Amino acid sequence: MSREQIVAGAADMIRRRGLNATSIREVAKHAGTPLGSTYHYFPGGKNQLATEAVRLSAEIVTRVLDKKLRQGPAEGVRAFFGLWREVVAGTDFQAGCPVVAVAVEEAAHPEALAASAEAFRAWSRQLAESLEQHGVEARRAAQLATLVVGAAEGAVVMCRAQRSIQPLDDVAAELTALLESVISART
Amino acid sequence: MSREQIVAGAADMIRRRGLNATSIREVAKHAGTPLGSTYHYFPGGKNQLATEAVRLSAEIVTRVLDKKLRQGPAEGVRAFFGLWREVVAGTDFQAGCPVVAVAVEEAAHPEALAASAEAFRAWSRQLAESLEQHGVEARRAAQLATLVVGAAEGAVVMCRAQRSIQPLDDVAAELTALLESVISART
DNA sequence: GCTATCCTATGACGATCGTTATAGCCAATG
DNA sequence: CATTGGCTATAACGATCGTCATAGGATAGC
Repeated sequence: MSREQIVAGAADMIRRRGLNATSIREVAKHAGTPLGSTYHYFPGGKNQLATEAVRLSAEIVTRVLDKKLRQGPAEGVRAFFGLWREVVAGTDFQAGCPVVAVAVEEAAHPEALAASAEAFRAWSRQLAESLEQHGVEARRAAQLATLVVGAAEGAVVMCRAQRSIQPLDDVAAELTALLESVISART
Repeated sequence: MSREQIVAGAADMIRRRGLNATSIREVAKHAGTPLGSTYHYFPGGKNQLATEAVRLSAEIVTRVLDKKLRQGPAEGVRAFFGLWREVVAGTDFQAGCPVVAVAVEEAAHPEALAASAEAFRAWSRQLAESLEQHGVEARRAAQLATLVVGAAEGAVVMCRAQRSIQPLDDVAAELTALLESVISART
């Protein structure tokens, strides 16, 4: 019970302030659990906590993608951008993607970084498979999927810096149009 | 003389480990200057140092863009991706973009964040203007420019996490093809 | 040669960090 | 009712952080 709250709280703090600025003390306080409990639940320390936070965040996105992609790649991409739009706009541009936050602060937390890589790979693979199922050649599908994930993540960062939702909307508009043309050409 | 070395060193450390993990002590040591000098040159403290580091990095990219865009938007985009490819691959996936690193770690350094926003805006504007000059309608040009910047930055993050240059190459391939088709359609 | 100005050198300050240890509570099991 | 085991509570450790203050050295202009 407490455990999940700690992980969820850590993920929220990481996506706002970054991994290094997220202290275990504050995570514990934010979750209403004592500091000692954190090391009881996560004997691996900060590395383990960050890793689980990344994995949790990645899974939430994965599940939404899995569900929406059944209605086709266009719907999946729409939902993907919708998710990030909600995060960025819903926090007054103060939160972004924890996966990115961990990936940008190297070295000291190798397992967390590996979890980030896995998250990117999972999302890309989901999108690519859906595109393939709709007639896009495998190589092209992989490229497009990477483009969608990368562009969305980059746009989220731009939105936060500029305190505007426009980069995300611009990117979403361009990519939905591009995917539409690619898919309609193959059907 | 020393001053520029401090800023350049700070930018290098920020793009590798992030802003919070970049301590002024280590920046000074890395630049071979005493800690006291840092506060002599940058009385604004870490905020000022980070701000100047972001601005310096942004200007380097801006200059390359300005030069290459004279040969057309396609050449500019090629150079933009080439720059990031060099950074990521040339550091064994340990360095990324300092502008992103600062943008992802909020709040505590507001001027540095503003400098990040300005960097994104400058790059986007340069690309958009070039596209407009080649017949792309203003609104569309702005969208495409944002897509290029966002996708490149996102791909850099993915490359670091996955320790592979492929995301950047995939995104570059898709976007150069897209821009080619957009431009050739308008000429 | 004197002085004023720029930079260095050194050390300290309070705060916070990740992590560990130890002692105690409290509920469930027998 | 006793005991065990999961969780709490509390405090401490060494380290590092951003920042500031103060004293010393060098170098330039007069």
